[in-house]
Amino acid sequence: MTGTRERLITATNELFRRHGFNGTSLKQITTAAGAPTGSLYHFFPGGKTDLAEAVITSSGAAYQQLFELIADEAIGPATAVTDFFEGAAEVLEQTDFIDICPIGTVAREVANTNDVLRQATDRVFANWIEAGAAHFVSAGLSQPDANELATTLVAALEGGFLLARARRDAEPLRTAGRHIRRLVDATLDTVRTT
Amino acid sequence: MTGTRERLITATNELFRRHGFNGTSLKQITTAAGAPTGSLYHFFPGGKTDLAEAVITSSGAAYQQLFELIADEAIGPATAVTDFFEGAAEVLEQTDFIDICPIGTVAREVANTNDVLRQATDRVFANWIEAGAAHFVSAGLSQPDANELATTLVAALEGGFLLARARRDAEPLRTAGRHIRRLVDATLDTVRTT
DNA sequence: ACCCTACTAGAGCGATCGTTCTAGACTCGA
DNA sequence: TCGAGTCTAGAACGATCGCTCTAGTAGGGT
Repeated sequence: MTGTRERLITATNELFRRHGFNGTSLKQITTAAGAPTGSLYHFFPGGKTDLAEAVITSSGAAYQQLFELIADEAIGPATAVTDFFEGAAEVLEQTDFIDICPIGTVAREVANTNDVLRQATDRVFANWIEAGAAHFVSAGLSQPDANELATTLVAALEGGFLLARARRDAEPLRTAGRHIRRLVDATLDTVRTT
Repeated sequence: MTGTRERLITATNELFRRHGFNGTSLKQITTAAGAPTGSLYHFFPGGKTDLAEAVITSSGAAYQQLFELIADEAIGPATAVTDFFEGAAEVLEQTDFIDICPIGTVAREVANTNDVLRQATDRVFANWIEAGAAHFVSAGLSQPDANELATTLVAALEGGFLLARARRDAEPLRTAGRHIRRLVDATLDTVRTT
């Protein structure tokens, strides 16, 4: 039996994927985690916001780690992009199109109502972009170009999740991945010939 | 005084932009619209889902009309893309980063819990992609290429909204717009030289 | 004059929301 | 053995949720 704190975060993470922030109740969370309300408020005195912040931060770090793993195994940044989008598409199909990324859903729900969570989602996205940009820089891109490319990559990824889930078809995600790959290839070519 | 039905849809649209589907209550809606609960259930017998479906459909049609307007005024599909993203970025800045598109937010919230609304969001996205693809086809692209390009465009647009709102900075949206433009240009060049 | 339909108006339903609170169980150093 | 701190357990709170229901008003057709 893992710690109660971890169980609460894991359960909340999974519920957020299906129902989002406002669609998930603390009752659902405590039931799924097998933890009483008292424990929830013991580990997360700030209540639902506090717990959600922990979920966003830990989930963001986990995806970043996954991306680094895939990027390290790939031949170059271009194939890393394809691998990452392809992997996401497969997970989506295998899980009956349950949201892969709870952060994107929560981000749009709370951006205008809960500034603590808005900032938490912002930090996660900024970290992802920074991590992606670092790989592009080491492939020869300038820092500004790398940042912009990574920004569009994350945007296309999150937008791809949106379309794929609405359609219940992972194809939009693969399509976006292919286009981002073309964009990466084209930008790297520019550098090589200069 | 416009009709009650329209006022309900307008009020719900604006509330969805700020708080999403689950974050908006019927009490907020009836208060904002100045309409009693009885009227809401008169015009939308299916309740919240019924009303939300109308909001999604009408809002989706409105954005499509806006896109057609911009596309018609633009010189070609590439500038149309830039104009559209730039226009969205400006609106976002002027409205203190309130969500421009309630559909994207609702789509991720309900994709796994409310199939009626999931299908409504899917129809809207499909229409947008079809409309965008039509312009690319008349610029010379094949139908499959045009569909894929329009898919990535919508994905980058919705993902751009996500990043821009989280960061409270419209720059990610402009960046995504610039990259999509490059993608459109590159794809059109391929056609011209073949 | 009448009625019928369309719509307004909001009290009230049971259920559930996020949160607070008290009480008990377990661990471990003193 | 004791007390302090950590964590479990869940009853209970007021507020609010989506929705149902009854009653009343407005206006056009006959």
